[in-house]
Amino acid sequence: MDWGLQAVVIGSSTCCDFHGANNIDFSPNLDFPQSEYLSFCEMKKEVFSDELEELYKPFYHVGGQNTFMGSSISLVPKEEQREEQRHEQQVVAAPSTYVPKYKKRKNEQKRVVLQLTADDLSSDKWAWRKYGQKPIKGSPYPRSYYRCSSSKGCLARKQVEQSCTETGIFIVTYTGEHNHSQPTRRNSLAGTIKREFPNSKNSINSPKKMVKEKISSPHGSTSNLNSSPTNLLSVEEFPEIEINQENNIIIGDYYDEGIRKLFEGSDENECVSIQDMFDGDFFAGLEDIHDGFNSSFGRNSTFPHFSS
DNA sequence: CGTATTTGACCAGCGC
DNA sequence: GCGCTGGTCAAATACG
Repeated sequence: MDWGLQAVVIGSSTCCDFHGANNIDFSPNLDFPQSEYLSFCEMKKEVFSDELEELYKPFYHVGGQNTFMGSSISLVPKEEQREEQRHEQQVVAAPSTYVPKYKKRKNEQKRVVLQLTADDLSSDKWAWRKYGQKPIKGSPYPRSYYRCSSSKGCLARKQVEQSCTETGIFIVTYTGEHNHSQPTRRNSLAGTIKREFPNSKNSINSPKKMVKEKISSPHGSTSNLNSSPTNLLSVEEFPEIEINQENNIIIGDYYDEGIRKLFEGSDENECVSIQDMFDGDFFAGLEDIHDGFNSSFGRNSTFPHFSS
């Protein structure tokens, strides 16, 4: 209910563990209490068929483990579990001769599909570099292809296309994993920021002449830090930091790993407490980022928004 | 000069 | 094998 395209497509046969997207929490959009789900599962075991379970698969919560809302329910379909057991048995019995039953498709990898607004798009704090654009069959809008520009060997990819059914909505697909932490600053000021969809309809038939925006970003990329998730209170001096209504610190809206490490070093599973932040030098590290922001746009200014 | 986007060409997977 | 389609490459170009 109400998920729309915020569904998650699990392209691999194993659980989805898209690095960096692990912190995306879809639960606010899923009004389906865990206790009800547990009892539903119990009932389902007795009454429902495997076919119905297949129907429910798209609504399973995605995380680093096979969990639903923190529970430890296995969400791997029964047939896959049996297949995995057979696999394990075969590996144990004859580890050198085991051949996977099905050839894996080349692009059969973890994918996370999100339906975002232009504002949501601009809150993506990874640095992406556009490497292609293709018209897509059945859609009046082209699909843009981005790769992570922070690290040379990073396999993270992002596809962005405008929804043909809802104007102002973008369908974003993340594939691959970042092999590095989130960048805290961009490498270069060269080049200018461009809209992800300068004019989607025109871009298909546009002449070769490139028309670039006269808007520059302190990060020299299509991303910016103007994040304003709903239901969150901003820390005035540091817009990169949010505090939710339970007083939990949220750094950025999801891709927070890099900034977290500014303060605490290397433990990516540990959260930052408010006290730790004020006791430590966390804000000193962020000031570096914040100063660059202010020097470019003035202290009270905001980053430019993209518009569709 | 370094880094960005654009865009036609190329490649690979898939269905027939 | 062939054609369609989506994904990627790389040369050209833009910008600070």
